[in-house]
Amino acid sequence: MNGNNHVKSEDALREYNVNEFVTPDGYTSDIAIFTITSEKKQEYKPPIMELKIMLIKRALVNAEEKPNIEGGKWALPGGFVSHNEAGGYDAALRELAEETGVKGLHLKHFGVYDKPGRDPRGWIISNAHYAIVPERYLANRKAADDAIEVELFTLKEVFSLSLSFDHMKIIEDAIKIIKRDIAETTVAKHFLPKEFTASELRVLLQLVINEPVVKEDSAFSRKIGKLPFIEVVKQRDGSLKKSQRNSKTPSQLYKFKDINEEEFVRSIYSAKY
Amino acid sequence: MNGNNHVKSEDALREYNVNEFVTPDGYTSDIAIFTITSEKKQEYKPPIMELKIMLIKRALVNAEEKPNIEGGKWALPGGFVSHNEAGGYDAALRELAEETGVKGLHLKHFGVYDKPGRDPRGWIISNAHYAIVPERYLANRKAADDAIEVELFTLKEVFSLSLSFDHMKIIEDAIKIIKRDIAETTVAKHFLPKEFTASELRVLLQLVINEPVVKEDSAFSRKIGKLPFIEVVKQRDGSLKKSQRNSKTPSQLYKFKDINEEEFVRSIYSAKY
DNA sequence: CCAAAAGTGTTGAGCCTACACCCATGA
DNA sequence: TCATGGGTGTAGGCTCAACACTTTTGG
Repeated sequence: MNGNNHVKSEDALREYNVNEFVTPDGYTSDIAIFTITSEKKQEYKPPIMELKIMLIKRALVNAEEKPNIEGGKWALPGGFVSHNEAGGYDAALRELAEETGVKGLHLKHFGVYDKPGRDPRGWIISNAHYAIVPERYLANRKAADDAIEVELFTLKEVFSLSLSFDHMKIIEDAIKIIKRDIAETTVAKHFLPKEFTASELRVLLQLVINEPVVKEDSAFSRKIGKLPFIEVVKQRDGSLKKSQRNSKTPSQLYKFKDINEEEFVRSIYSAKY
Repeated sequence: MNGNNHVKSEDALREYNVNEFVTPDGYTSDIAIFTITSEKKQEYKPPIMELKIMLIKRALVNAEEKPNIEGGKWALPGGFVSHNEAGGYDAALRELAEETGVKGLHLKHFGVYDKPGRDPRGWIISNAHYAIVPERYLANRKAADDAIEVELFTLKEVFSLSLSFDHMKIIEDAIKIIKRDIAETTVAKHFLPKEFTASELRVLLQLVINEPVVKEDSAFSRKIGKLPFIEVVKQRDGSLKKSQRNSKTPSQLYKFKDINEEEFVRSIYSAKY
């Protein structure tokens, strides 16, 4: 399976022979890029939002004019981890920056796909990530070398496509995880502008989480200001900052507090039911 | 970096050459095995519990009598994913069964460690998992081929050891994750017998989560029965099943309901604060 | 002044905390 | 009967759901 002989010599251990164990044939990072398209139907109306995922169409031939693996199918953006990168997350960051032209976007690793046979080229291991990218950054997207087309699909649309490799399974998992994360963590903030109105957050949550987890009532606007991870935005002079972008009535702007998500533990045993 | 030529031929794509990209030198699965030692000081007293992690001491020489990499240091149990396994999780399951002699234990993947340089032998990728193993299964533990010693360490002790590779970092991450999981999911059940008393669960939670997340009061025994994922244990005839193992007064036994953890979403937006 | 979104007032229900107290049992 | 862990009774407080209602504003 392997003819590799690359050994870093270290003190007495230089006898080690890498031949002794099996090695993968490749190591890649794939990214499920989510965005929410936000369409303003009219002035003074909350926007119509839709959750979409960005896919690329794999080229029919590669750079050397040879037939490309899984060419012509839609796939998650991604690629091989190159040797000068500090691992799969780094590679995913680079891919994400290449696809969107923007750095510093939200990216999270959520799984490893390593079943032999998932890629016809050999035993290729994929690190799966999801990214949240505000719609405006996808405007200036550009196709990478081996991609010929880029497109946003609704979740419904994506399930009717024929995807490359095991990307359908990866996307299914990504959707589950992003839904859970939006409900249970504050990642929703990456879909929203820094300062947002109660209705914007409410529409987003109802879009992603169907359940009656979010009260549709006016109760939400009353509760949002009391949530421990959200605060009202004030102006310099201390007065409340409001916006009229969704209604004639000025509505309060909120923002997510700068908290350490890691330390924000909500025990199921002390929760109130 | 690579001399590999293993290509699965597939329809028109047989021209593909694996040489074109960089491959890892190895793919391993490591497991942080947690257990809670439960010492009964006296009859009719709740046990004294302590959270521990199982480590192995790497042999000084390997099977071929050559000096072993990182020999003599404590390390997480684990090993290379072999070619007939369906990926890293499978390999971890095998390792866990080998270390404990028991199958079907709780095992969860929580991260990938793939920074070049983390292993002196080359670019070796590790899938990190944590396992929860009831203490009794660690009694009949046996050292694997390349291990000479097995020992349980308290979390305090482990931080004063010199560990192999980046295992200290992996363990730190594992501890964070298992603490969060115990607070936010029902994995605590894997530390407990199927039927447990309120005090057993309370001691466990207080052991792992220091915060005042769990009220020390008698309030806990009142609340536990109302938690949506726990139910009281009844006897055949419908009467409540009680135990006297921790006190002279018979105390109620509880068990975790069989729920789908995945679908048990607790939105931070609808939570009560 | 109308329409529409934002937000307030109010009431009753349910859960939580705290504290005091009772219960069951082996020694 | 005592010591001890387990469990109950109750009052006050807080949050929440629900419903009706008011406010703000551009057109």
